[in-house]
Amino acid sequence: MSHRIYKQRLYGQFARVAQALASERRLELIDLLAQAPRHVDALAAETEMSVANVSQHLQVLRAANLVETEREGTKVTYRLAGDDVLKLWLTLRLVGTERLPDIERIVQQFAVSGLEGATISPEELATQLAGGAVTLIDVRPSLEYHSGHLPGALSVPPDEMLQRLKALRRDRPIVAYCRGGFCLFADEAVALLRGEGVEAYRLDGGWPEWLAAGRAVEQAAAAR
Amino acid sequence: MSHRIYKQRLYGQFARVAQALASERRLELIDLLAQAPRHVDALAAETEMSVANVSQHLQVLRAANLVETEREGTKVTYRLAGDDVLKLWLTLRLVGTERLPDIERIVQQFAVSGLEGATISPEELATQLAGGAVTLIDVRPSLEYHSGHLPGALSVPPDEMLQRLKALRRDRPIVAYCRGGFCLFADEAVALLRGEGVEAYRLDGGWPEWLAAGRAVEQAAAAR
DNA sequence: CGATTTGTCAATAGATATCTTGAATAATCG
DNA sequence: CGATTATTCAAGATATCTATTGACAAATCG
Repeated sequence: MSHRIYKQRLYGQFARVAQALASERRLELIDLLAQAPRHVDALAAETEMSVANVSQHLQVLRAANLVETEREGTKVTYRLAGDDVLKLWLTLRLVGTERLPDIERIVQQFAVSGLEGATISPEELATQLAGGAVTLIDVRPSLEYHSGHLPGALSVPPDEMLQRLKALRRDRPIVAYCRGGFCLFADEAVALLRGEGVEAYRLDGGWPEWLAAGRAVEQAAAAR
Repeated sequence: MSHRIYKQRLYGQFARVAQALASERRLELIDLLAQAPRHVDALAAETEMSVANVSQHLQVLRAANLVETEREGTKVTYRLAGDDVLKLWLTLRLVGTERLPDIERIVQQFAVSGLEGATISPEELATQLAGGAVTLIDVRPSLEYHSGHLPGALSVPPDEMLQRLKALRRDRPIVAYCRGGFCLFADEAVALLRGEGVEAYRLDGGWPEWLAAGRAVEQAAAAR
C-alpha cells in the first residue's frame, strides 16, 4: 500500500525537525539565538561548551534548516531561520510548562521573591507606551539589546545593573523585560527597584514573545 | 554560578518533550491520536507495528505527559493530553513544511491530480455552513468520525467511499475534509466527484486544524 | 608569505534509543 | 477457578547520539 510509504516518508521528515530539537544543548542555543544572532564563539562562551561542540550542534540545527549562517571575515554568524522556528520553540516551552510539573518546581526554587502581582501584560504595556507614561528597560546583555529591542526601551545590561538602575528617573513607573518567560534578569531588576520604593513591574514574557506576537519593535537592519 | 544550573535543568526538561517527539513512529501515533482516542491494538493495526512496540512508544509519550490513558476492562485507551499537544504537533508540521524542501517533494509525488483551486478555507466553510447551502462530508474512518466531527458532516469512510459518494445529493456543492494537511482521503473524494461533474471542494486543513482553531464541533462525550 | 583567529571536520569511546522476542500482569469470560 | 484477551515489562542485539580530542580549512593581518 503506497499510502504507508507516503506517510512514513512524511513522518520521517517531521521527525528530523523534532530530533534537531531533542537536545538540552541545542535548545539552549536556540534560546540564545531567539534573542539575537551570534558568532560561534559567543555561543560557546555563553553556554560554557567547547567551540567544537557548539559548532557540531549548530550543524545539526542547520541540517534541519532551523538556523542560517552568514560569514563575515573569519567569523560566522548564526541566526534562527525564521519566525516559525521561534514559534515552535515557544510552543515547545508552553507544552513543557503545562505538562511537566518538574518545570514549575525548578522555577519556584529559583524564583526571585517579593514580586507578587508585579507583572504587566503585553497589551497593557502597549497602551502605557502609547501614552508615554512609563520607563521601559531592557535587562539583557547589550549585544541582544543592540540587535533589537522594544520601542523606546533603555538598555540595562545585567552585569551593570546596579549602576544603570541608579541612573533611571524614578518619578514614574518602570517596566522591565528580559529574555522571556524563564529569564530572571527582569525579576532581579524589579526586586531591586521595589526594594527602594520605586513602582516597578515585570513584563509578562520577554523579547521573543513580544516579537512572536508581531508587535512593534526597534530592530537592527538584519542581513538576510 | 547558579544561573547556569537553573537554565540547564530547565532546558533538560524541555528536551524531554522534544525527545518524546523525536521519532517517526511516535509522531505517527500522535497524528492518529489527534484524530481520535484509540486502543493500543488499534494503533498497532493502523501503523503496522507490533503491539509491544506501540506500547513501548506510548510509554515514552506518557512519560513526557503528552498522552493520557484510561482503562476500560481489558483495553486501554490513549488520548492526547491536551490541546497544547495538538498545537505543538501542528506547529512542528508547519515548521517542517516551511523548512524542509523534501516534504514538498514527497507531497507532490503522491498528490491527487485535477484539484487545482478546489480548496475552501475554514472561514469560507464556516459561512457556507451557517447558510446551510453545502453538503459536508467527513472522509475518515468511522471511529474517528464518531469520536468527533464538524457540525453537520456526513460520514464517508474511505473504505466505503465509492458507495457512499453515490448516495449523496448532488444538487449543491460538496465539501470534503479528512485528517488534515497531508491526508489524501478528501482529495480522492473530491477528485472522484469532480470526475463525475459534481461541484466539490476540499477543506484547507482537516479535523485537527479545525479543532485547534477553536471552531464549533460535534464531539462525543470524552471521558476525562 | 607565515602567523593568527575562527570555525569545521573526523575519529573515537561512552551513553541512549530502537526493535524484537518472550515472559509477566490485569481484567474478563465461561 | 482456568482460559482468553489486551497490554506491559525485561533482556539483548543493533544502531544512533554525544562530547572530546586533535587535525584541517578559510579568512585576515603584519
